[in-house]
Amino acid sequence: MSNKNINIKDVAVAAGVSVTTVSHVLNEVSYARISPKTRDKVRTVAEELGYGPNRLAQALRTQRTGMLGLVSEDIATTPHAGRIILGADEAAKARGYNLIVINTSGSASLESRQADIAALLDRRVDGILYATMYHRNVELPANLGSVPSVLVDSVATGGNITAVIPDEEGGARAAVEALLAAGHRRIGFLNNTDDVPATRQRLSAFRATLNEAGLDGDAAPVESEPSEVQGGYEAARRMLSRKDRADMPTALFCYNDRMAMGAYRAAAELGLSIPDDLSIVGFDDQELIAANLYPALTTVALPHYEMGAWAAEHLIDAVEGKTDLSLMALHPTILGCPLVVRDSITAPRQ
Amino acid sequence: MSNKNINIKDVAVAAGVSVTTVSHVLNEVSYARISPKTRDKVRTVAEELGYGPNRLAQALRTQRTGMLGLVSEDIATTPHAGRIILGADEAAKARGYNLIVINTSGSASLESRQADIAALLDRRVDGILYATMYHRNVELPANLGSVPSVLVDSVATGGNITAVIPDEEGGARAAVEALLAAGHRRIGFLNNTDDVPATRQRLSAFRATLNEAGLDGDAAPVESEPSEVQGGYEAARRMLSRKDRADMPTALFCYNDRMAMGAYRAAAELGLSIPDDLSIVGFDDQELIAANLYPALTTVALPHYEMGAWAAEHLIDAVEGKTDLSLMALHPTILGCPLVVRDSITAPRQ
DNA sequence: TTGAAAGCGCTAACAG
DNA sequence: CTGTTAGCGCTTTCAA
Repeated sequence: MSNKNINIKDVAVAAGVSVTTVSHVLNEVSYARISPKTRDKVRTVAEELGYGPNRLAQALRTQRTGMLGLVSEDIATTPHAGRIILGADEAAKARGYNLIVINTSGSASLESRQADIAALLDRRVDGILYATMYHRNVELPANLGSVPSVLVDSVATGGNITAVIPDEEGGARAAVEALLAAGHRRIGFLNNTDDVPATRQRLSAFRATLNEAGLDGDAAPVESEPSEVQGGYEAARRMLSRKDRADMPTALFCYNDRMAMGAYRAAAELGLSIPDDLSIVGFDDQELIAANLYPALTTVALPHYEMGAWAAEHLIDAVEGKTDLSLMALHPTILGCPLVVRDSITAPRQ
Repeated sequence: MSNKNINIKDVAVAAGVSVTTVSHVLNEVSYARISPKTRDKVRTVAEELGYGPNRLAQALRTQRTGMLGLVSEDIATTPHAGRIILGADEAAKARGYNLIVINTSGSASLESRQADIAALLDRRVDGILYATMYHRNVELPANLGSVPSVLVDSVATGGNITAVIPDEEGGARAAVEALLAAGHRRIGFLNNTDDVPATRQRLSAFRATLNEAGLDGDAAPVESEPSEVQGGYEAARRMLSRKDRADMPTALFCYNDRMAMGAYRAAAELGLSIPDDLSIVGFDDQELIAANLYPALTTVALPHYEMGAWAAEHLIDAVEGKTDLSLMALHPTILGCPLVVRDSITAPRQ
């Protein structure tokens, strides 16, 4: 157990050596030539005393804190932020780093976000992770650039900072392909109305995937509403009511799980049973919804954990000079969105 | 904008004074007698150069890092952890502190949790917040005691550490009272099967509140299942099927929102309309569920944000010698669980 | 009203 | 193979 009150000098005295020797053996300095007995002695004594180096002093001396700053948007709203933090924390911990987490609001002023960064800089973090809660373009505080940084789940408007984002198109493609594979030919898309990359990319992947399957993707029905439960409900009502039964969609691809939840309600009201009368696939894999709807929702998972881990890993590489982030900054890194199969897709009725 | 590369000496030189003077004016040292012109000069120069003190060096010297460790269980599972972090972060930020966040698993070994604490201690955090994801008794790593600490959402098995927890009884009482106020007399409780304080306390408050209203609380129907959607569904099925209509409950108090979600499904299957045929009240206020069920769920909110803020606030007070935590350790501090009114309660049918 | 200098705990050049 | 020492950037005692 680490004991705050004892320092390297105490260890040196107790082991009957100099602090240099202690430092050398504990840090396993390559060029240090120290006898095995001395090594053992030092290690034993350090262990006995419960010595742990004062990371502050270490940092002051080496100009390396082993701390990463993580500024995260809207930490309290969804578990998404938690997944990013978890991924980053585990990757960081594995390499001896820790995270200073600061919350910011997606709608916070540039100055307040700048102040957050400044606080991190004053603490001499080795690098900064900047995480947003959904994939979009962000305007970054100028002081972010003064230390290695990587963006999680967004790309910078300037575009010259390393970023890791989800593969929206691949995810949408996987969702639609799952529907096609089940035999569906009339597939509708319940899209979001926000002007964010996901809206555009999921839509274009939706159409493209249908086209590639020999269907008319451009004619496929799309209804757009705000990406909440209520929006999903309304979009689904419109889509499922406007046509006569013959060309009504037999399957729905929903922009996210919340909209899918709304679609479930619309289907219930219209007497449509899921998945027998209507197959549904969502996006996001929000456990609370996806796993708990009845029937459980097949959906596409966003790689929040993976993005957090990727970002921490590469940030640390950069800090340690093992990677050049500016090279990676040219194009965002894209991480896959796997399909999570549950029970909301089946073959269409004949 | 804070500029890492310039230090107090640079400011001193640029202002034509000594570092002592700079330190004195920037820290507003009370006993320092410095002429207004010098003060202004120093401040202006510091501002111009974008000087911000190196917090590491400051910490090394003052033995105060201005950092709090937050070890949080299962950060990625629910937004609960996020709310605690947010509360703690905002309270901390307001007083110039920052948070080092470390994730731990509720099921992690004592040693691994001890290692997490040790990492925090090596970083010389001024205090530690230990947050669990639901209210229970935890066995704490022994090294936690070596620095001021407070427990969030749990009490220690030893029981001698300051803790802040939700008012389970008050929350349950508020829920049942809302049902009573709407005119219900036959109220059932869908309880959790886990042996945690919430299970016991919500149950006893349920019974007590009914008794105080002149009903027979001890005879009131209770069904217990694991506190997930499926459990809620099964408990509700049992409760709503076993009796003849005349003494079937007209209202259900659910252990949490997830169980309430299951109860919604059971009600739908049984042809019971909410709230007309059956009023429901939940617990937790998990936005994603509560606000999105149809009809929206009236529920009781857990004060995660408030507990996080309270904990940070009092921890900082202790660190700064403004409070004696050991006094507060005698009894946990209990924070209210307010009722969040939505649309799932109405008067019973005549 | 201001400044010199010690020292927080550590690492790393350099000396032996 | 091991030890001496300077110095990371800051606060604070003491002296002027």
